[in-house]
Amino acid sequence: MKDWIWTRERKASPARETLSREQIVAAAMTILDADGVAGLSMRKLAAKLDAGATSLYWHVPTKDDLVDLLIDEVWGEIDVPEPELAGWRAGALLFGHSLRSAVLRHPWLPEVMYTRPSIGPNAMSLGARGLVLFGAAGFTEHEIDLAMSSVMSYVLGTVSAEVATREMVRKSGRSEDNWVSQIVEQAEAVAGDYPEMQASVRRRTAVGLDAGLTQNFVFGLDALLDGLEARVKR
Amino acid sequence: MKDWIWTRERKASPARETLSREQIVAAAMTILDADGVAGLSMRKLAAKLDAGATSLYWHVPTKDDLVDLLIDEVWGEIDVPEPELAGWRAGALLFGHSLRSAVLRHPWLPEVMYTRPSIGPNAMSLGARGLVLFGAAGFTEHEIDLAMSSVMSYVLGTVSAEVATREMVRKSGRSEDNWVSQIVEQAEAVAGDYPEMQASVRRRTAVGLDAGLTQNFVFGLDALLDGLEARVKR
DNA sequence: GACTAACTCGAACGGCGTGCGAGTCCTTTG
DNA sequence: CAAAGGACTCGCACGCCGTTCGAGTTAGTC
Repeated sequence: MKDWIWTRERKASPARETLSREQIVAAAMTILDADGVAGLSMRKLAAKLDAGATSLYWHVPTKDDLVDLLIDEVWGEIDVPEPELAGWRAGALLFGHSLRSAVLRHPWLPEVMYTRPSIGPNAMSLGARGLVLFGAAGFTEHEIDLAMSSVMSYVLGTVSAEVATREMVRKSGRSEDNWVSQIVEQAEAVAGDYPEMQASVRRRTAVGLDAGLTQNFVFGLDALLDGLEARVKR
Repeated sequence: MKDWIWTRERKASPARETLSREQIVAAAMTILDADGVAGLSMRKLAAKLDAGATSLYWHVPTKDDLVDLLIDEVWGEIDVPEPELAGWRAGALLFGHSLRSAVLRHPWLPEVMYTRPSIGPNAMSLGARGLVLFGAAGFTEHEIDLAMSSVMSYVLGTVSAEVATREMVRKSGRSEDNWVSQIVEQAEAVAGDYPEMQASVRRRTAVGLDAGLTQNFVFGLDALLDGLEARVKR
């Protein structure tokens, strides 16, 4: 059945619905969280929004810029306690855990985070609140910056490695236990010459994947905070 | 001038020259170091080797596998002192600096490092030597793993952020001083609402880019090692 | 009813990783 | 010496990508 121009009905709805940057960012976030950076393409994103691929370019200059927006979105999810509530040390601990869980929620972050500087509004706000928190510890002005960026770098470094491990498990499609036993086997094959490594892998996987990774994270964070605290007391 | 088949001279050289995996890896390394991940394509790599693009696939299964080889190549550049030479703490410090400078030499590493696990031969050897070093500190078996991976994560996290900063300067095409003053300005524009951040940026850039980044790195590493040392003495 | 600004989108460009199959060379075997 | 076969190269083509361009549609204003 052909539809002529004159039989075609008029658009009933008067108000035109329009794409918005927020909408695009939200849709991109769900794709990214589900499929990673490799799974995000402008065409796919547009399809999810029932739009033409090139329509996106009216709202966002470039894919890279879109990713910048998404990164800053993540920074907005992190909370930094005010030092009055529980003191500096407890606050820093909470901050670290909040940062970690945000990255675990958005495992694509490490892949893109290090290729560009973070100067979005949420990043700025995060930094400012961090300075307040670490300022309450009693560091000199100069040390405030150093201490805060040490903690951030430790957390991001650790959790980036953690994400790599978790993604490897996820992509293998196996259960955790299954994967663990397999990776032990594989590591032993590759590292047959390094018995220390074999033992290390086995030790690491003994407590279970999740617990092991958490323990790993906490251990180093505690040590770092100990070291920082010692500096402030001096 | 046409060249007939019968006037064409025979190949003088008897032994055929052939691509090799080592050759490919080496060429890819120079491209990567110079132009980053975005600058490496199979066609460009092949051109550099005067070969057809698809010839590479006889020697290397996939571009991702090639990158894996390159990552492991970097792990091979890092040295881990034996603890007998200077003790644990000094060894860990040297290890950290060696790791840092390797990443600075290959600034593309953070972009790809976190997307895959490192189980190549050099990674294994690095891990094994690390375990020896940290084993000499007096940790329990379990703590050896935790301590070593804390240090690695801290170093990689810090230097990844450092690389992002340095690349930003490099790509801006400006001199360091020029860039610094510009970024201060820009940060103040973006973060006008956050006077603490303005002050922080100015403080960080006061000592010069290179010195500031090094100081940042050393400060956190020292603190972390302090914290670890305290654990071992307990 | 004409004009304009806001917004959409199909076609096309150049580049990408890679599978395929034909082609070339060198060595081995008879 | 010829034939066979493995080692290696590579042009073509496919389907995907980010992005540009210019033409199109719509909603609101005079």
